[in-house]
Parts: sequence; structure tokens; C-alpha cells
Amino acid sequence: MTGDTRRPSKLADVARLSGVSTATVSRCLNTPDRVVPATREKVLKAVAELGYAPNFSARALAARQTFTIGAVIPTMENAIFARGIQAFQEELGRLGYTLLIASTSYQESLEEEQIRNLAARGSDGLLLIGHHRSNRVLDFLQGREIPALVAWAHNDGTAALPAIGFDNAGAMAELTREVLARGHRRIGVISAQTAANDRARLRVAGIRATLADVGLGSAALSVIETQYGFDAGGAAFSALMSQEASPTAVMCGNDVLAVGALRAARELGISVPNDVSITGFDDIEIATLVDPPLTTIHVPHGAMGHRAAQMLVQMVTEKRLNMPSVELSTTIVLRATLGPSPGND
Amino acid sequence: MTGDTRRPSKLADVARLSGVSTATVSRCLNTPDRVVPATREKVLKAVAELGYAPNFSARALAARQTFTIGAVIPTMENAIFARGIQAFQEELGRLGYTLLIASTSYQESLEEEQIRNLAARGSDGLLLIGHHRSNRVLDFLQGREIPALVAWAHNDGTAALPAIGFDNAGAMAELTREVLARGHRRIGVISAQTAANDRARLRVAGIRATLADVGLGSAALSVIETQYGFDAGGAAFSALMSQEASPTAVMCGNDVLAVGALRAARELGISVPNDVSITGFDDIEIATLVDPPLTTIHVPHGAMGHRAAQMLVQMVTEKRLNMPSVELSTTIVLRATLGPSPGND
DNA sequence: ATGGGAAATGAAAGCGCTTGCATTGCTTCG
DNA sequence: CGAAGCAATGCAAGCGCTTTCATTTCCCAT
Repeated sequence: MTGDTRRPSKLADVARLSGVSTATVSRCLNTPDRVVPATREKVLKAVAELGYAPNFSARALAARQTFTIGAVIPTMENAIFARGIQAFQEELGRLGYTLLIASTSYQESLEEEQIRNLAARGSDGLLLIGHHRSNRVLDFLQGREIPALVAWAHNDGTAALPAIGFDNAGAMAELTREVLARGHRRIGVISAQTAANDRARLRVAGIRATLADVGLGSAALSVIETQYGFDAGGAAFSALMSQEASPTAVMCGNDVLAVGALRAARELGISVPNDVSITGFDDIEIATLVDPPLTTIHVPHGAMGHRAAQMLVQMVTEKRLNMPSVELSTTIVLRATLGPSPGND
Repeated sequence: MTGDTRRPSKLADVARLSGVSTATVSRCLNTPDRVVPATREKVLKAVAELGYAPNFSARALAARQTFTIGAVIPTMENAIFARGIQAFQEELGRLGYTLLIASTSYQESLEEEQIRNLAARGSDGLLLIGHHRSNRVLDFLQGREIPALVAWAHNDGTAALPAIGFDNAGAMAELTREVLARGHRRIGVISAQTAANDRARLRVAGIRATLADVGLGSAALSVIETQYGFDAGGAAFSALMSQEASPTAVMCGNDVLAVGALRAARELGISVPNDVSITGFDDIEIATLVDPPLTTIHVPHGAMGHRAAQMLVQMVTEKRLNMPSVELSTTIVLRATLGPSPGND
């Protein structure tokens, strides 16, 4: 155990100690089966003795591979991304990759910068959120031949990048049917900003389409777009409820907004679900902790993170820029915030 | 704009196009003031024209600096770490560094592995959580001369690594005084596992010490250690309340545990704070969303993340392994879950 | 035994950048 | 007007690893 000495030992040290060439040591570490067991043993012993750990920068430079995956996400503060990214990172670790992380704080302009940065740092692959993205970025990725995978969204065939996610519009449509089935005919919607967020857009679209299916036009619908956050959700809810013909059900684009709305309802003395129903999207932990527990759409974040890691690593190792997109299924979780319409029509 | 072409252009391409040596280009990019303005301009023009971006692996290898900071945290799923890490990452980005992240899933044995991994990947500095750590790791860090900063904990002078955080014991002691002031004399504690978690340990110690101050021995105290999570918190609460002389106040090691306890209380038909008081630690968002809102200790996670990034980068650029620790102050947030003791003594 | 072919190993050329030292070109002053 | 001094630049040697290609070794069929 001469490890942890002054200067970290390098490949050449191991080679010298074990009496082989650096090439053989390298092969021992990277392609063990290309080396005869006796040699391998000898080398591994030297490695242990020296406490040798390869220098990743050198390796990256020589092999043009960093064993690093970059992720550009809006924020980690959000439980939704945090959970998925945690699973992503765990699986990545299992596969021998490390996660390089950058966030955009929901600023579209920052995303391109972060992507270029992570690319310059040699990320072998990139995890991106949602499809909304300029052609310039797409061209950059393609030109550099960097595999990229989109998560939290599904690729219906029209998008440029492969994706793993779920059918945002479909899931919301299904929930809308539940809402309609309970007699609601005036629907309020609290959505995240849709301009640079295809997920938010699709969720609203799912509601619109379902309403149209039963002959309900935009008169039945009242949509508010707002920032992300509990307070923003609450404010939007108040606004919605102070309209003259206020909605009997308020569907929210995500659980955070929904919980904010719930809190506002409590403060306003509006009973949920007796006076008004509220629904969410995501099924983060808080949905079960509020009172009454939130009816929402369960999204398999953990599974998505895991699969995303596997897919991305596969793209990297097989040098593929494309891959069949996978759609995960969501389920509606009926808890207590969705009830029959008060019928005060 | 010949950028984004087939092969990413390299330093030599820029040198050729601008008619200078690679050394000058390098200096232009890294130490602009060591190059005469006319040359600089010429080079920068070539850089723009080629869409040149430096290869970080090569740079890292040559300069022995990666502009990368590693963080080893228990998990990102936890809102507590997520917020602090988000702030840390933002500030890091501002300073030109990128975050390499690894998590241990609260497994002590994994931490060392992750630290070595991040070190091998050339992290210029490391952010670690809490002081609990083997000497082997400490020696490793010191031998490799890698600056490391501990967050979420305070260094009272006895710890090996500089720290930024708060006085876990002191904060909890203060809260305990509030509890005692309300007449509570039988205190239950729900703590995270203390074996490998100095923060949890100190929080419990803070309670113990304060009780001792007023002459209350261990008979007044009933401590349960449990896993992290809402359900675990709930289960621990049930266990505590089913004791013969059940506590009139339950102090929890963190908000997640406290909210779990709160939910369990509701399910058991125990009224908070009439029948029993509950307190948390951290003041994560959920504390304001539950009903009744949770009395807890506010911790400046965002500020801590920011400062941590600044301190660590300073350590890196000044090549210091040490630095004065900073203590952030916490505040008690009295909301609704702490009330007077029912006095059924 | 022995030649042939596959498997194992070694030698050495980079990967793209930084940086110590040598060189060039100015300015400045005696 | 020339030498000294200094700023700007260039040269070239690495940084620690991977990988191609050549060489050696080994095994087995003959």
C-alpha cells in the first residue's frame, strides 16, 4: 500500500512496476480480455500497490471519450426534475458515467450556451428537457455528432431528437374526460408559461381537444399562464375564481401550481372539492401530503430517469444519433380534490 | 461563419488562420493582457470565424486544471439539498466552473468511492456534506492537494475541513427552549440515523443539552432514529404516541420527518397542536403548505450554496486547502404546530 | 520437430492544449 | 548612435493516456 503518495502514480509507473509496457497496462484496464490472465494479474497487483487511478483528462484526450454525460435542465429545485435526475445519475454511475449538470433557470437563451459548454467539456452525450429548441442548436449537435436524448416529453415522430417520456396531451385529455364525467362544464386552467415549453403547451392542448370532442368551445375554458411556484399557482387560482362565471373545476399544469391553488382555496374559504375541484399533474410527494390529497396524473419519473440513462449510454456506445423513442404510461390518481360539479349552472 | 463544420476546429486552426503561433492563441484566450491588442483582435476574429471552442480535456491535461467542481451529496431528491445545490451550481456557472455531481444515497461506503472518482476526473475542488468522514479520505484529499469544503455543517475548530453551514446543535437548542417555555416536559424526538450523520447527531445533542440545562434527564426524552422519508416519519410518530407516557411535543430532525408525523397525526385523529406539538428543521417549502403550517427552523440554503461556490472557487484559485469556516444564522419560524403543553401530566 | 497462424505484447505516434525558455523587435537612455 | 532592457511572440517539450502497427510468443496441425 504505497498509495496516496506525493505525486499520484501514472500508467507508466504501473508499467514499470509490473514489468510490461504502458500499452499492456492500458489494455488491462480497458479491454481485460485482450490480455493473458497471468499478465493481467501482475498488472492489477501493481495497480493496487500504487493505488493507481487513471487520469480522466488524459484518457479523454487520447480516446476522445470522457465517460461523462451532460444534462441541461431548467432547475434542480423542482421536485419533478430532482427525482428524475437523481435516478438518471444513479443509473449513469452504475454504467460508469458521471453526470455534468447545468441549469437554465427556465431561461431559453441560456440553454444553448449550456449545451455548447457541456459539449466543449466533452460530454459523450446530452440529456435535454422537452423538444422546444432552435435549429441552430440541433445543427450544432448533429455537426458535432453528439448523441442527445430528450426527456419529459414524447416524440410522436415529428421531433428531431429521440425522446423518452409520456404523452402530455393524451394524459391530460384522459384526466379531462374524468372531469367532464363529473358534470363540470366550466373549466379553469392554470398552466406554466407555454411559449418555450412544449410540455405545458401540450397539456393545455389536451384539455382543449377533449372539450372540443364533446362540443365545448373556448367559452367553457379559461386559461391562465403563470410562473412556476406555489404562490404563482395561488394567485392564478384567485384570479380564476373572481371571474363572474367562475369555473367549477380548475386543472393545473403541474402539482406545484395545484398545491398553490389548494392553499389559496383554503385561504379564500372555498371548499375543495365541494365548491370547486382541483387537479394536478406529476404526482410528486406533496400531492399526498396536502389536505385534501390531490387528484393528479402519476408520472414515472424514476423509471424515466433510469431508462434515459440506459438509452443515452447505448446511443453513446453504439455511436447512434437516433434511437426509437419510448413512451412511458401515466396513470390518473383519483384522490380527493376532484368531485362532482356543484351544478350551479 | 464557417463554424459547426465537420471536424471541430482546434487551436492550431485558429493559429494558422490568424497567422500567429498556437502559444499566442492560447495566451489570447487565457491571459489576454499578455498579448498586444492588434494581435488579440486578429485572433478573436479567427476564433469567431471558425466557431472555435477549446477542448477542455486537452486544456485540463496540459494545465492540470479542469474548471470543474465535484459535489458528493446524499441525494438530490431531497428538497433540502436540491435547493442548496441549485444555488451552488448557479454561482459556479457564473464563475466559469461546471458542476460534476455524484450521490451516495446515504450510503457511507459509497462516499469514498465517489470522492476518488471525482478526484480522478480532475475536479479542481470538492463540495462535501457534513463532517463525518474517515481519515483515509481526509488523507487522500490532502495528499492530492484537492481543496474540499464541507457544507450543511459548521466547523467549530475541531473538524479537519473548512465548512460553511450553521450550528445544528445551537439551533435545535434554541427551539427546544421554545418548546420548554410552553410547558412541555415529555419530549419525543424523531431523528435521522445518527451513525454516519453528524448533523442529525448534533441536532439531537442540542435537545439533550437544553433539557439537561433545566434539570431534565433522559426520562423526559424519547428518541427514535429512522430512515429518511415521510412514511418513516409517520411510523416513528405512531410508535412514539403509543408509548404509555406519550410525549406532548415531538421534535423532528428535519421537515420531511415532521410532515410525515403530521400526516400520521391526522390519520390517528390526534390534533396538532392541541393534543401534541410537532416541530421540524430546514423550513423547506412544504412546511408552509401543510395544515397546520409547520413550526420549524429556517436554514438559508440558497445563501449557503452561493457562498459555498465562492469559497470553494477561492480556495481553488488561491490553492489553499484551508480557509476560515463560516457560520450562517438560522431562525426559528413559529407557525402553528407548536402550542402549549396540554398539561395532562 | 517444424512451419503457419493467431494471440499477446511492445514501440511509438499522437490527442489538443499550456508554458518555460529562447528569440525578436521596440523603446529608452547614456 | 549603440547597448540595455523589456514586452511580445514563437518554439518545442511535455501533460498521461490510447491505439495502430510491427514484433514476438505460443500453440497446434502436420
